[in-house]
Amino acid sequence: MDNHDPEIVEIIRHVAVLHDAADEDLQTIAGMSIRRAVEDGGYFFLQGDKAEYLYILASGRAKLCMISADGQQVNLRTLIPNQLFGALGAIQPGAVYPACAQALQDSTALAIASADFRNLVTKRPHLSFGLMELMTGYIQEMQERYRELATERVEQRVARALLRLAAQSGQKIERGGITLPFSRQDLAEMTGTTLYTVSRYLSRWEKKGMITTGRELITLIEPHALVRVADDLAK
Amino acid sequence: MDNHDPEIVEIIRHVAVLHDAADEDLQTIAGMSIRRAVEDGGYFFLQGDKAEYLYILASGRAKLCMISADGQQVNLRTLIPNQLFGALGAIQPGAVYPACAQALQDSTALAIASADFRNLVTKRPHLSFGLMELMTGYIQEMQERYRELATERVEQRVARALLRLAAQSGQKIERGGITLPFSRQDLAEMTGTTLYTVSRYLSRWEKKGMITTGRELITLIEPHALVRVADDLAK
DNA sequence: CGCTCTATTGACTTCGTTCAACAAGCGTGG
DNA sequence: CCACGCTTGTTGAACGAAGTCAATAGAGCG
Repeated sequence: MDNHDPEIVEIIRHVAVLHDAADEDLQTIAGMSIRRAVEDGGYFFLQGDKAEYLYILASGRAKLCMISADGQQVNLRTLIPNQLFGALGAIQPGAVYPACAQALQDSTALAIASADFRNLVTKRPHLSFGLMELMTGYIQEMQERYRELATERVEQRVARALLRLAAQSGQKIERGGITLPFSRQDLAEMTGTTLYTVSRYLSRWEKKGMITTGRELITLIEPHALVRVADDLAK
Repeated sequence: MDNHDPEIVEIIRHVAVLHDAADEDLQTIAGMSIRRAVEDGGYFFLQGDKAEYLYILASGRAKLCMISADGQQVNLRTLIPNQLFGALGAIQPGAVYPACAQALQDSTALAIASADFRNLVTKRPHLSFGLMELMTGYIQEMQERYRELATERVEQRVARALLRLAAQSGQKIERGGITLPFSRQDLAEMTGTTLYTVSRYLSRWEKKGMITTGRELITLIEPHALVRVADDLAK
């Protein structure tokens, strides 16, 4: 508990869930955490593993995904540094992860034993408010995406996914657009379709000058045109 | 706070979220709650309303649903008595409901002011664990349904919806099957399809003897046959 | 009895998937 | 440095699942 690595404390301080935690608590959490590195394509945990740790992404990029019985991947969420994930076990002792967490680049995360964190929350109950905010936000996002999947056409969903990624992965809005490092396959997993269909729409949009594309790279040139597509106002 | 209506306390005692709340807390909550009746088809709240109350269904049946821009309904969850819903505002002051809650029969619920409940949770922090369990359970269900919607065909999803409703609405498994009070339209909203498609599959299953149907009524005769369909093992 | 709401079914259309062939980018090792 | 191979992306053609539209049939209620 006397591990007060200032860098770790700094990472933890920027986790949204802990925005109003006392400095003392941040130190405590830092003391409980272990650094874990996972290389590109590797997993922090797999669907079905016992949820013994919760994680905070420190560097790199990762995704939370589920794999269906027939092997198809569904992408639930893209993770960026300072986001907490895999917190389920901190709430329900003995739970298993309902999804897997895969690194999209070489990444590092802080791992905290679920049981330790649960004890801390018991002693410091105000921490649970941050957790509950995280969860309600996540619930709302999932509900919204569920509605989209149930009611919108693929074209709209892909446009929306690009806009959402642009907003959260928060790349600089340089002149020339917002660049996103995702493949056709990634987009397909996020929107519940196939890479072929994604490729067709991206090609069409590129011809119209709304975006430019490269290998595992999409640059939004006219985001407002995508908004029109997402809202089905396209002619 | 001295309203200790024993019937209300009894309802509150059976809310899963509060399973390990102290008797004293149950009494307090009972004292904060107001009974609200909503008739068939009416709303407890609408999507976008300020989330000033949370509810516990006392009698009847209701659904949580979202309405998309073009008017299509998406059914997120079917509510049965003793379930808590609309709790978002208890976590995030000033939030608006992301979905609406509509009665499917004449129903009553206990309404508790979000602010009052939030204060109570602050004073009695162990209550937050029940809330977090509720939320993690809900997140897992949403993730699972999202995966289904993204990867499975309509036939599988309808079969799964029937099995899920049978499991949770927990009708007695009498000889002769499990009877569910849902229309084709309800099923369609739950599975992200149209009433026509639902009707076609139900007809087909009825011809095979797997179910019987009536007006707003479906009886599962051979649930295991539906399991095979849901898992895509059907010939 | 007639009105309304729910359900059925056929015909047709559309969207999206699947399959296959091919092109282009990128890294590696000879 | 180039050739090779692997991965990613493109595009056409055919197919199939599900949506749409329309006509009709029952069920239940006042």
